[in-house]
Amino acid sequence: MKASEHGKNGAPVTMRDVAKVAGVSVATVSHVVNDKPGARIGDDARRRVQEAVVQLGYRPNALAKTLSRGSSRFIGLVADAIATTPFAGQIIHGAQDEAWKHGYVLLVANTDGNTAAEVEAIAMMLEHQVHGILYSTWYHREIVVPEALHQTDTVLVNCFADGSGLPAVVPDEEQGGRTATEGLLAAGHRRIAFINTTTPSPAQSGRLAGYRSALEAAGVAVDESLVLPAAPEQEGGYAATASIVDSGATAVFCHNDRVAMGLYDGLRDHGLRIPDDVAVMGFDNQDVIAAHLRPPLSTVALPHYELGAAGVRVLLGRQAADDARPQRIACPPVRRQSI
Amino acid sequence: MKASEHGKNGAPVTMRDVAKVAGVSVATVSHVVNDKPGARIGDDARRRVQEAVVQLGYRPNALAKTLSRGSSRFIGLVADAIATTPFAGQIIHGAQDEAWKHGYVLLVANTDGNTAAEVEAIAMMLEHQVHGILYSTWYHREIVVPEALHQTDTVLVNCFADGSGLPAVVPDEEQGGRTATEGLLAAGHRRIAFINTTTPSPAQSGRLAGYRSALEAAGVAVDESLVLPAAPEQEGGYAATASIVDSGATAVFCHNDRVAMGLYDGLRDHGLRIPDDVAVMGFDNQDVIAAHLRPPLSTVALPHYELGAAGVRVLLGRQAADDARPQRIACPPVRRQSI
DNA sequence: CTGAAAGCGCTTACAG
DNA sequence: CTGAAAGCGCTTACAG
Repeated sequence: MKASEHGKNGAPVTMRDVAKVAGVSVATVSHVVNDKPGARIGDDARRRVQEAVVQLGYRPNALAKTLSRGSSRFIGLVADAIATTPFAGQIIHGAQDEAWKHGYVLLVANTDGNTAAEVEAIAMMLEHQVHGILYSTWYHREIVVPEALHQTDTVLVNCFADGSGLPAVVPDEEQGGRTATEGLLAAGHRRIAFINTTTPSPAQSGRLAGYRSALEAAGVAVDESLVLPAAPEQEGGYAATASIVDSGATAVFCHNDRVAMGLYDGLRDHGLRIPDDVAVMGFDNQDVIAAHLRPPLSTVALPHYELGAAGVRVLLGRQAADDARPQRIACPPVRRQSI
Repeated sequence: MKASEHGKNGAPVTMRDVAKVAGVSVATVSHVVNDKPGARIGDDARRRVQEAVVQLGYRPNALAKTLSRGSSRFIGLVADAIATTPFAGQIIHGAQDEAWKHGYVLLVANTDGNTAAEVEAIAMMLEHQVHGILYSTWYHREIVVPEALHQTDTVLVNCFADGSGLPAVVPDEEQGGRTATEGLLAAGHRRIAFINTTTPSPAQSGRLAGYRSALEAAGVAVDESLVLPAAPEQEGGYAATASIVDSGATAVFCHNDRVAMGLYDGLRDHGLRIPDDVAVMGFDNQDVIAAHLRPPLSTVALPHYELGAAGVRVLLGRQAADDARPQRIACPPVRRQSI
């Protein structure tokens, strides 16, 4: 192994090797390899270079290229938790696809929310001359910007810092809450409960605002007794069951899919069927859960892939960004059988 | 923003700037910055350099360093699916932590299992002079090695290719199956069913072998009618319920946590309680599910973090590896309340 | 103890 | 159309 890429001396083949074989200068090799628009190269020389390239298995050294050109092709992505959820993975995925599209490569660093690791990660990226940094969190929240981030271009992904002047890309919680509620409304429900999280967050306030605005737009009076607090997990949803049953709601919008999963369980204990007795709507579209509940759960998707992709777009200046307020990415509905 | 790192002219501060301010040569700066053991530098010069470094906010250019030193500090990680599951995220996490520990940095590429993307990803990494590549899959399986991988050192993570000569690190499915079964045995069960996946794979054969060996070691005769096939998802577990009930098993080892989740559902439909009527053991330790089922699920963890970490260890030669057979990483038991 | 110089693999004006 | 040369920011023998 480790063959073909290396000359007979064992050293990797360089532009100079190609030049020698093709009988031209390295400048000429550089021109044809990069297909420079300005430079006119004779057909003959061009062909000889191309042949030498394949013959030697030449592969340009991206690092040397960066050094001489002065601008790198790296984009750094620092995340607070890539292991905990599948969510961060999708942010990485979206960021990478978009980065590649523009000839950039992703340098990834996980910090576990640890400040020391964060400082080290950013320093590492700066030393590698990243074009800029995407700073992302696994759940939507406000953050305080690490000092070091001000030393390069950075965009916040799935988080924001008002007044920091840093562009941010976040999910549109309010539109998501509205979409979820509208799905229930469209199915004919009027008495719709909302199991909201007890944790203060953009998700908590945004989804609630969306829930309210959808009801109002439909001419349904908001009954505050229908919004119930619960821990944002299965346990919370399960515990909320009795209140839901008492409320007489015919449909429930759950703060997230995990809560919905707990509610499914509780509803079944009460002998209630989904969606016949009670319709259920989730949020997040966490595949392992939502797609496999019985019945499969209708929900609203958190646009993680898009967040990552949009993040690199604004970083590269391909997408306008208002530094004053976060850019909101839509949370699309995902229809399944729980309604 | 983007301040402090740049000289008055706007250009980033280089070693030369530091040398000028400290009144020494760049060679001297290089020596003190890297704390070279060989070089003896006068206390005075050393101090002046250190002061200039902080004063100017000098940060070494890692790319230039790589170029002149000839060896890079990059490790490439190409994964077939980092978005689909939280699993790949943990592989990345483990690989990154271990890489950092040795002064290396991770270059990540997702290929979606797409061959073209794979070829491109590998080329990209080679052009960036990676020290080596970790090639990983999101579920344990045998692969055919992409041709390009032979151009650098590579280790297979969560997959293997017999006869390829490439070192591989995989989960120990058999030990995992044995551990799961032993957990049930230890709780006093003798009639233990095993819902195995219908998909041929190392997991299918390995976990089954582990199940058998644990029973044999405990002196329990293996009853083939107790091993039931099912799709490796909630739906499969749910569908297997009737057979489980008919079998008279007092405990069930499920191929994975998702199957266990489906079985929970089915068991409840039959009015059976967990663990009082039937004990359930999962596999994977997929947190969103296992930790939040009612009751929480006892399971066996797939060691993704360790796979990633071990992968870089063998890549860096820090850990012995037998090129002929994959290195197996233990799947530890995770005790919860379903037994 | 410290510096001048060559070199890492490329790019880019500038000549011819 | 093509090449010689300087330069990107560092490291590393080699002198002194």
